[in-house]
Order: sequence, then C-alpha cells, then structure tokens
Amino acid sequence: MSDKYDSLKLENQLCFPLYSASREITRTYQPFLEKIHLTYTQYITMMVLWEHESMNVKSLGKYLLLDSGTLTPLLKKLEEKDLIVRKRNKEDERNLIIELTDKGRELKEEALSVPQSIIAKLNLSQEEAIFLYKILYKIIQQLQECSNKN
Amino acid sequence: MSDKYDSLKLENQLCFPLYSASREITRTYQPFLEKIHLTYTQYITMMVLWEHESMNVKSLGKYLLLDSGTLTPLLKKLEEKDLIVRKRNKEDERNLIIELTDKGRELKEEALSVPQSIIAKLNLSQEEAIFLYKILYKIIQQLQECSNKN
DNA sequence: AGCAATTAGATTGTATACAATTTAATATAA
DNA sequence: TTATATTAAATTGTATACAATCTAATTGCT
Repeated sequence: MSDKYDSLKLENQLCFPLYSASREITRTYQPFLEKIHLTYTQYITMMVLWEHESMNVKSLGKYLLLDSGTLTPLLKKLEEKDLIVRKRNKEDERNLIIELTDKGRELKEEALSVPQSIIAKLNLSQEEAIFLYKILYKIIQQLQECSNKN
Repeated sequence: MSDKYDSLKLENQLCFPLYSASREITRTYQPFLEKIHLTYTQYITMMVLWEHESMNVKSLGKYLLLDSGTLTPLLKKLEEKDLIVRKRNKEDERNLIIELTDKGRELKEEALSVPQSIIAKLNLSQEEAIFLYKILYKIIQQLQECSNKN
C-alpha cells in the first residue's frame, strides 16, 4: 500500500504539524493577549525586555530570531503604545537602544497570568513538555548551523 | 534563584521554540522550493491536491487549517502559474472546485526530492521524529477542541 | 412560495515574516 | 588619512495569516 509518492503526503510530513501547531498556539494566545493589547510577536518581544530592560535591535533579533524587517515596524508600534522608547546609542549611532518605559514595566504584572493559561490549555504531561522543548531547540540549533555553513 | 516572573522568561516558554522551529524549517525549505517556484504554503497546498486531485476551498482549508482569507489569494497565484484551475461547482455555485492541471500534476515528480532533503537536514532519530509527530498532532487536536467549545 | 438562516468564498484591514536593498555610521587597511 | 569594508537599522516588495465583514447561493421553515 505504499508508493513512491508517500513522502509527498501531507500526513507524512513532520513540518506541517509543526507549522500548524505553532499557528494554533498563537491563536490560543490571542484572547489572553488581547486583554493586555499585545500581539503574540509583541508579547515575546516584551518578554525579552522584561528580562533584560534594555537592548539594541540586533540583540533583540538574536533572542527572537527575527530581523530588522520584522522588528522595526513592531518596535515602532510598541513605542506608540508607550511601552518602550527607541533611542540611538551615543557611543555608536548605528545602534538603536530599546528601553522599557514605566508603563512597559508595569505590563509585566498583567502578563503574569498568561503563561499558566496557555500551559493549562496545552494539556501536556511534564515529560511530554520537556521532550518537546528539547527537541525543538535541537531542531532550531541544527537548522541554524546548516544555514550558517552556506 | 527563582522568582515569580520566571514563567515570563522566553527560555521557559514552550511556544517560542515551536514558533521559531516552524519558521526555521520554512526557511530551510525555501532553497529547495525555489527550484520548483513554490512558497512553503503553496507547496503544502499542492501536496493536498497531488493526493486528492480535486477539492473545494473549504475542504482544502480543513486539511491545511487555513481559511479563505489565506487560501483565496494563494490559489489565484497557483492558477496564474497554471498549476491549478479554479471553477465553480455546477451543482452548488457556492463551492469553488480546485483541480490540478497537467503542469500541476507534473510538478509532483520534481517535488519528490524535497522531503528527503529536509529530513536529512533535521537530523532527528526515528524515535524523536515519531514522538514529535505524535505530540504535535496531540497539541493541534487539543487546541482545536478548546476553540470549538467557545 | 417567500423569507430567514446558513454556507462558501471573497474582500478588507492589520500584523507579521523575510529576502534584498539602501542608508548612515564606524572600523579598517593601504 | 582617505578610500574601502563592515555593520546596524530602515526600507521595499512579496507572501502569508487571520479576524471581521460582505456577497451570493442554497437550505429550511412556515
């Protein structure tokens, strides 16, 4: 019952459920993030800033694996919401420093309930969660090594 | 060394590596798909059609977990490339039937080498791949049940 | 039959992603 | 030191995603 086209069936792909699960999760976040007026990408950006307070766009991109084409407009929106300020580094004007505002810092409190809400919905065992976590980072690392070679 | 904000650290998220891994994989596909002039989303759409030959937009969306807002412009592009034809169902004019063209069918041969190229780059063991596959579908199913409740 | 509800796609508007290019600032090398 | 290379962001253009709304076709109900 197998033919040479089996590898081209959607159900035999590993990448497709990865892509779909990622989007489903983002969709799951949405009602929770709506309450604090953030999109998913804005939320993970704020996460990095909540932990590090201040950072240039380049470093932010390294944490988030996003480039300036994505981050520049996103950061401008966060600035419009008064959650961050954007200012050039005096030492090196090429660098744009992103800093939390008081309002941005305060949002951290409101965000505290979000992770638990999502974890509850995922309904994974501890072992499953840990395994998934490890394997995903393994994939990310593996693919980044690949692309750096070229 | 733990504080109440630990749950808001990027490194403690499960969703972030899922989101990043998904994008990394899509990026990994790109050079291979470029050769057959498809984007990743166009590729998985073609996969469904290679297996089923003919299908309306609604069904396609069920397989791909995508809605008409995404599919309509995508399908128009596939039609421009002469890979598919779009025509209304005579029985029920609300349905738009998507069918492969000869050129679309032929593309299947050229796509045959793609899955192996990607699997090779992922560098996962059989067990890891199977576990990952299962858990991702579990997540997708779980989250879809959640959203259907509301 | 006639009209309200439902259904399938299309459209609109917003927000990513990201390759490729551009711009401005800084570092480096002849 | 001055032309060249490199670097960091911004910009441009294309392609998704997706909520919300709209439109046309069909179904169901009375």
